[in-house]
Amino acid sequence: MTKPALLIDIYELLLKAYGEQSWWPADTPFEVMLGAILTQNTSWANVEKAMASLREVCELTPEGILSLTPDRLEEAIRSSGYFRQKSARLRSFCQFLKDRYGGDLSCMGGYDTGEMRAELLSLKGIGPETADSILLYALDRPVFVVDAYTVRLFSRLGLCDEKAKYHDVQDLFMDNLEPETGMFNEYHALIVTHCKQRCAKRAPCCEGCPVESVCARA
DNA sequence: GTCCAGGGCCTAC
DNA sequence: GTAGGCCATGGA
Repeated sequence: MTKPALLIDIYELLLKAYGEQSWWPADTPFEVMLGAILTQNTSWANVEKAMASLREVCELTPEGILSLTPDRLEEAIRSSGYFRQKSARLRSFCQFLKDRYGGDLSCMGGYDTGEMRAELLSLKGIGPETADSILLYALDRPVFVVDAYTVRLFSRLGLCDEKAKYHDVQDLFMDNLEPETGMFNEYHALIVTHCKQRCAKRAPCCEGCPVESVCARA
């Protein structure tokens, strides 16, 4: 079986098992971006609390975030953990949006994906996963998002090394799948859903797993 | 009490 | 270039 066919096979098995995930749970592209930073190494439940608390103290726009004092911002996002770092990251990110795009996200559609990715990566606190989450889930760019779950699952399936670098794993998908935003969106979400339910850190792939047939081939 | 969560930065070797 | 420490809250 070729890699493209195998990757599609896994996608379809996950889709059949878990159904459409329809990520990302947010009202606006900017809220997706906020969530992408707040969820760094943090459970989504804690992020939701922080978002709710943020919504109480300011408008969820770059200007709204920048209108808060650093202390107020830290307090609002405390539940998402690493609140001092994330407060600084959010402020510098919002300042970037304001300076570069005038705070108007609707004009970001005209910019080149690779160029925007490089800009995002140049910001402190925006690494490859956060940048790609923003590009895919907030800006609808066909960029595959890799996370710890992706490496966990695909290394167990024998498709990458468990110590593989971010871009090596990303290339596995980008080199073998058509660049379709909707499918990349679903695929990543399905991987997360699957791993949360069945792919615990300290457990091997188990019997009854939706991708068991692929495991057997690996 | 221990482990883990939808990472990324910095430092030391 | 890479392994290890650090950041921090909250639920299981």
